Amino acid sequence: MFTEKQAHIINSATELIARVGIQKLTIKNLSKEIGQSEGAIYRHFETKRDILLGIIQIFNETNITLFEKIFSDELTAIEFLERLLKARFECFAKKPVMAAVIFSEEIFQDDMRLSQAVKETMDMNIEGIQNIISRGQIDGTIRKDISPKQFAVIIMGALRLTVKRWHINGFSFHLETEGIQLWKSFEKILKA
Amino acid sequence: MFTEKQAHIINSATELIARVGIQKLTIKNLSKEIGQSEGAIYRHFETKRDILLGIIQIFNETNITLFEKIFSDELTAIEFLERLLKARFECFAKKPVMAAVIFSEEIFQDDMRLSQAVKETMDMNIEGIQNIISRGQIDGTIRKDISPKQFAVIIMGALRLTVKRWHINGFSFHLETEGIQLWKSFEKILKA
Amino acid sequence: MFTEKQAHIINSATELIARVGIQKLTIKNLSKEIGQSEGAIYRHFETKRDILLGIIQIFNETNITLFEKIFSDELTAIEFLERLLKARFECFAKKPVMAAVIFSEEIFQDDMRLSQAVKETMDMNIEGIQNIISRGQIDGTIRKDISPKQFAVIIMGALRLTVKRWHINGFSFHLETEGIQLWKSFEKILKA
Amino acid sequence: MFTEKQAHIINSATELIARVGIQKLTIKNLSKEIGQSEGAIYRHFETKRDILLGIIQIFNETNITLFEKIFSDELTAIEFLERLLKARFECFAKKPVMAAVIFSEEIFQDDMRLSQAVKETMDMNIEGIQNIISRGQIDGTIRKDISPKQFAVIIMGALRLTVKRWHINGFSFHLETEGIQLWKSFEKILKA
DNA sequence: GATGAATGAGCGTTCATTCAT
DNA sequence: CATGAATGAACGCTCATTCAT
Repeated sequence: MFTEKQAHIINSATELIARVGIQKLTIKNLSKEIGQSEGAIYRHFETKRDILLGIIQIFNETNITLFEKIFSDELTAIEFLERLLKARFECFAKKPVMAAVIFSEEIFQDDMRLSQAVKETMDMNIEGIQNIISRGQIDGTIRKDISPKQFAVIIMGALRLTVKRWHINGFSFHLETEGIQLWKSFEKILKA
Repeated sequence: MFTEKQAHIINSATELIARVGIQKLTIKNLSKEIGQSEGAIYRHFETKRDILLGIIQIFNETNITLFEKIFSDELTAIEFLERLLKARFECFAKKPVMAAVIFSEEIFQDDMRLSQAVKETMDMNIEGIQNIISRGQIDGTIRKDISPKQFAVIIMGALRLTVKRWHINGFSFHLETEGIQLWKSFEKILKA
Repeated sequence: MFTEKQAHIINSATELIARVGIQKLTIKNLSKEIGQSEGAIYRHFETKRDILLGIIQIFNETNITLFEKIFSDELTAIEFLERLLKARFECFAKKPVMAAVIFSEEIFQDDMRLSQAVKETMDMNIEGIQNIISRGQIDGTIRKDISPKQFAVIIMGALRLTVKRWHINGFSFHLETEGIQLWKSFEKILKA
Repeated sequence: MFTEKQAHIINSATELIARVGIQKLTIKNLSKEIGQSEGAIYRHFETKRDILLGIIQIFNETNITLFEKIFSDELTAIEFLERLLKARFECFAKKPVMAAVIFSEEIFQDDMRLSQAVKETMDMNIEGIQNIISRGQIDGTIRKDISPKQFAVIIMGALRLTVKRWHINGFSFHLETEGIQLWKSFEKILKA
């Protein structure tokens, strides 16, 4: 999908966002980060927007990969959800970069293509959780009085808010511990 | 707190953010919006940052007012939470402007004072919900196996994500209906 | 010549220049300094330029007054020059403000009226010294092989440079001591 | 030290100062002068201050070069001083630009780095003259009853004031002639 | 492929001045 | 007399993008 160089640029951009905020992600700063001229970047991406699009896309792919790596038919829905949540928290804990990036999405709001991409990522995530919930409701491990969609929004919402608070608080608490506790709560909430 | 003119500028800025995104909230655009020269704005605010700070502050005050208006000792915790959530959704539904603003917060990340203000708003909101939950757990109307803090994060997270999705989807679904359904789910989840 | 209020404004402006440099002598800052509105200043001066002109003029008058106060027919030229130089140094030492002002003159270069005023001040000063020298040459106390004009330029130049160096060095040496030494040199140079 | 383009910009800035005064040395005017966009300037200098610093630096270097070019062990102190003074006057006469620039120094007072640079230039000049005087006093060609430092301040002061008056009077007298006369006076004053 | 120079539009801000009240 | 609001022009600077080399 992306050439090696493109991937490198996207990575550098991601790190730049994490370090100095998306406001300071300029072509000039980016070119400094990758140690090449500004013009050089335009060899690999037509516009700055395409780089941002790349960030979202790679973030997306990481998510999907994560999903697939964890997925297994032998797991109950609850077990799967547990793994998924923990993996997500672990992922953010390891790459705090991503916390910064995911919450920079609002910048994209004045660009249709970018905001569409963000929307799709979010929809995909919710849908993923939704499907697992459905499975759990069918096999009787998850309570049935609340719709999969509702559960999905609630879980995603809590996940996002926790990561956001972690980010806003300067990564000052231990995200994975918080994640485990959050999951314990959900376990109690979800079980049939 | 704010002079009439200052309030007017803050309002115009808010509407501008809602209409064209925070990226295009420039002094020039703002001055066009209020039909005056750019310099005129600087008679009322020292810097653009102070205008943004004003937006957050007014948003904050609106929230607090809402909270106080709803509050009543005669309500059970569950009833109070229901009113609070519905009022919040209603508030966003009436002023979609606010949905745009609240999710523009990330822009503020490279400014300590602004990001601090955003953090405080969020903390305050969570704490408010937390207290109600506590009360409900004490009087036995809310289950006790999940901590107030956890509940608060879960509820706030779902609220935020719902509003955000509404915003991202171009206000294409009926927010208040969605809010009512969300509340029904929480009612089931919360009750002892 | 000036109303009380005008004099007050000119004084405040002078102090402002001394404290923060002529670059920061703005109507806004000046109005803060005198504790009145910006508009109020324009009651007393038509333009900012007129205030600057006022500064030069008052500086001028101070100089003339100084000259007259010292002047006496009973003094020899040498004695008079000694007093004059010492008085000048003492004046600057007491009001370092003036050192800042006199060397801000260059700012005025793009304004004919202002630069003309500065020029006249300087000419007047030189002429004053020139006349004393003449007297000294006539009564035989001052050597005659160097013209009064030359002497005047040399004395004024040394005076100015000494004050300037004092200013540039942050008033870090004792101006009056330096002045006394300078005079001792001139005494030797001048004497017939 | 400076690229060709940087030197060109500095030169243009210098000429602009000479022509319209330092107050009107704006990036816009400068860009017009060099026939390029404002942004283009920022490829070569990070800030306007750096351009000003460049002007001082080049002025400095010119001075040093002049000094070295003139310097010769075979000259007596008096001869050397004569050449130095005449060369300085000649230099200003040829490039009246410089007269404008050197007396624009006061503008720099609110910028530490700039005012420091100006101070160093001045100190260097005075020290240079001081050393020559010392030499002359040792070999007995210059009178010993006045310290080298005093002589240096007196000579520099007269030089500066003469150039300044020339500048203030709109270059209306012949600087080099005036310089020669000034030197004749100093010759008489200095000789042992 | 990569570079360095250039551009035009835009940004936040400041300033001297004006004027209705 | 004084104020507070307003203005228009200017300022230093940044940015995404282009293009000859």
